Amino acid sequence: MPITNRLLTALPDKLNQCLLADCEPIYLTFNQILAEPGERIRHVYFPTESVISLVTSIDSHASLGVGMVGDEGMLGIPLILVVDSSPLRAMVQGSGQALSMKTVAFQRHLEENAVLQRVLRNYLYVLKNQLMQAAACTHFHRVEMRLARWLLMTHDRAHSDTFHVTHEFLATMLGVRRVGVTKAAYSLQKHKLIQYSRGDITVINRDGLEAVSCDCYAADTAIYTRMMSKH
Amino acid sequence: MPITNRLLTALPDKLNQCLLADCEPIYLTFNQILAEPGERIRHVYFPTESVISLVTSIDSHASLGVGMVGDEGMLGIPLILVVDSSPLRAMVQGSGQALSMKTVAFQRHLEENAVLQRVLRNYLYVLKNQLMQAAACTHFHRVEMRLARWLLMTHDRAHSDTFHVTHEFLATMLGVRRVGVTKAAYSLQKHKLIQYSRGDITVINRDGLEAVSCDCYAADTAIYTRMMSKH
DNA sequence: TCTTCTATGTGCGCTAGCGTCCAGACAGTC
DNA sequence: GACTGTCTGGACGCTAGCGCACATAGAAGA
Repeated sequence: MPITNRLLTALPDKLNQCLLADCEPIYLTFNQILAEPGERIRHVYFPTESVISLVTSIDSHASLGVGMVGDEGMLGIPLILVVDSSPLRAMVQGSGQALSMKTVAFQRHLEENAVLQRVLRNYLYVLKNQLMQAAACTHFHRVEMRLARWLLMTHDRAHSDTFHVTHEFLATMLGVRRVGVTKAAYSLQKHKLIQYSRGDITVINRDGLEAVSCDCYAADTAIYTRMMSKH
Repeated sequence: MPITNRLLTALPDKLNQCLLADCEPIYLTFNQILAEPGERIRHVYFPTESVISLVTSIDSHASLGVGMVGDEGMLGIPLILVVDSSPLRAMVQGSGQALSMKTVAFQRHLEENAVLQRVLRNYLYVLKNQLMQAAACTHFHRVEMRLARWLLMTHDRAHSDTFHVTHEFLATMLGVRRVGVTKAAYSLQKHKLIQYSRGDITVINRDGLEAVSCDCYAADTAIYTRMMSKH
């Protein structure tokens, strides 16, 4: 399987190549910060095998994961709205390859290309929906369901049944204590849905995970496919 | 004070009048539903003295307020992304006047007018930020703070210190039990910040409310002014 | 006046998640 | 082979908010 980003490959060949010409491959490493709230956006990223988490922080300490970007999306969406500052923190949650492009180049492509605009506007709509879903899900659903959902989202983007995430990291994503994650993860492991050790998590029974997770996972993916698949 | 919508009046005079020509005044009544998730958007609304709540629902019963639109904004933002279906429910929370425009007309104006595009893209960015803020706020902050914040947001848009909202309504907005709202409101009233009776709420001490509310209120308004005030 | 409806207030037991602290267990390093 | 740091697990009491059921009280209509 070639290293690709689905957002890019969904574009017409010519446009795709045109964009690739301005992209540089880059290896993103775990915990790397790609954006901070209020910071100027200097590059956009198209993950190919890496995974990026979108984190909002509040009250200086508490933080909450509100989105995830893998090979199905891109980082730097505010540029579509002609705003060049990042509203949230973006941190690398799964090491791996990505393509990066300078903001200026990206803006140029965006201006010149109606198809690109259309696709990315749809993607922004999807992200906005994810935000709403995240708001409600985080409020109403128990940690175990939310953890399952989060693992599924990661699994989708990881290109592997095993990926590296510690309970501590999951805790900041879910906005709960580390101990809370440990309990939930323990429960999932007991039911043979996952297996983990020192940060290496393996999805054993994906269907089981989907059953345990809240409908938010299905809702999110449904909106993505609906919005992104028409041509 | 003339009946206006700040989003419109912020536009150049000529453009403003051009838009007004396609607008019709309409009176929105409490509890009226202006949009349902998945429904096609047939009109956009520019509230002048009315207030609209954006509500996301989940698990068929639970629902959560994730945004509010008054004379500082508009309803129908997905159209900016060239998506014509509403992602959430919009219900009238404060009766009053608004201007409405048919979707087709709005789309035409949008295509023809770069200034309008720019302003509304900024507004969308603000809304997106509100969503993130709402997600974190709802998760981390206690009901009383959240209630205070919500009252402040309403107060800003109500053009009056008194407005009509029942505890029941507030409960669905905040995603908690009615009893939870009653308790929080009771506490606010005891501290002489508000006064209420059978759905009529009066803000007595606004500064006090701001002190009690979480920083999310300040954060939201800060982003709005920053994004919407340049020119 | 009597009834009915809507809005608010109260009580009670329950649970998820919190804050905190400590314990074991594995991995890498010197 | 000892040391140190990282990761996971378990225990404790605490509290916000839940679900449910019931009580009052103003409004509104017959």
